Amino acid sequence: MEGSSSDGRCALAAELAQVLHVVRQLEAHLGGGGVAAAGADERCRALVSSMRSSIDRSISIARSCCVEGRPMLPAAAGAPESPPSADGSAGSDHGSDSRCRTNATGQCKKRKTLPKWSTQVRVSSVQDVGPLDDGFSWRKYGQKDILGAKYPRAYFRCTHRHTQGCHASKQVQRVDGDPLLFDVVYHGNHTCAQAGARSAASVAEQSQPPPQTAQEQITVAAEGEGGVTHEQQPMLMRPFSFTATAAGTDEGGAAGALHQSCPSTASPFVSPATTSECQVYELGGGSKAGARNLPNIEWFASKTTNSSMGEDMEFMLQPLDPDFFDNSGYF
DNA sequence: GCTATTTGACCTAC
DNA sequence: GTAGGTCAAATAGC
Repeated sequence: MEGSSSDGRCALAAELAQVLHVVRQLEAHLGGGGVAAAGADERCRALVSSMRSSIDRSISIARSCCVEGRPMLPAAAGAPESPPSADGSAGSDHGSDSRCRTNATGQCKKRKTLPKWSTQVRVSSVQDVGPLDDGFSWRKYGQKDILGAKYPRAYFRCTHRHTQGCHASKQVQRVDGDPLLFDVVYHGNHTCAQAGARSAASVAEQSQPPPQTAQEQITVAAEGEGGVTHEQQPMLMRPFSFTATAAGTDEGGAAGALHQSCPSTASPFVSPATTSECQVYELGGGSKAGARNLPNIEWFASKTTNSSMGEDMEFMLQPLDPDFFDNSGYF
């Protein structure tokens, strides 16, 4: 968490803040609405150039925060589709493990140790827990009651698991205290055709790991002004399907407690199909993000602890304006 | 008939 | 031994 990566984080945050500053200047020039002043075009070009430089530096900094040299910002690095290979190689999540036992069909039944990252998704009403689509095709293969959890956990795998060998999977579980909030844990990268198609359109896909490192999680905790947790940062996630087994409609009253404020629907974080919804992504130390009095958004990533990779690493950007990400194309 | 979902059973990790 | 994750047969929907 703390330690050597903090300097990189600070530098990255500063760099991105600079980008934000430049973007705002650019917006001021472009959005003035008045007659374009002579030379404004050149100034804009200069600003764009500055932005590019800052972004490049940010990418470099982000890369320096990698685990085992893997970039934290896949988009900036071209969004490689290849998942981590340490213990979660694409399409062969268990193949090399000598301890792996296989079932009758030759599939290893060892519990997955694929890279994973989780998010939280908020829906605007309990009715919205209908087909939730994050852009990938998922097939539900199981549901399990979890000890101590009020709601069951649903298990999904990529529809193209068999046809294209895509081993991406995800778990969806309604948050106990908030029936409108779902924890979504992704395992493995998509290696199917969908991955390529979607990565080109948006690299902020939640079903592709923001970090390309194994055992990493990313958190996006959006906060409102005044430090009060105030979900307002929508992420790219359409409503996903989740069996309302334990999510009775009697939970609907919680909808009234929703205090979200979705920003522009033009944001890449908002699916066109769900502009009425607002999703909150946080995980792992999301509460830490909430403890900080940040104006807009905070990214937080840490390695999960489900592997032998013991040391934690966090990656944080703050403060950042969501609009920056809207336009940057990096997230 | 094909595909997706449900659900109990089985298996593995802890 | 227990809890979590996956399998696969049964079932439902198109």
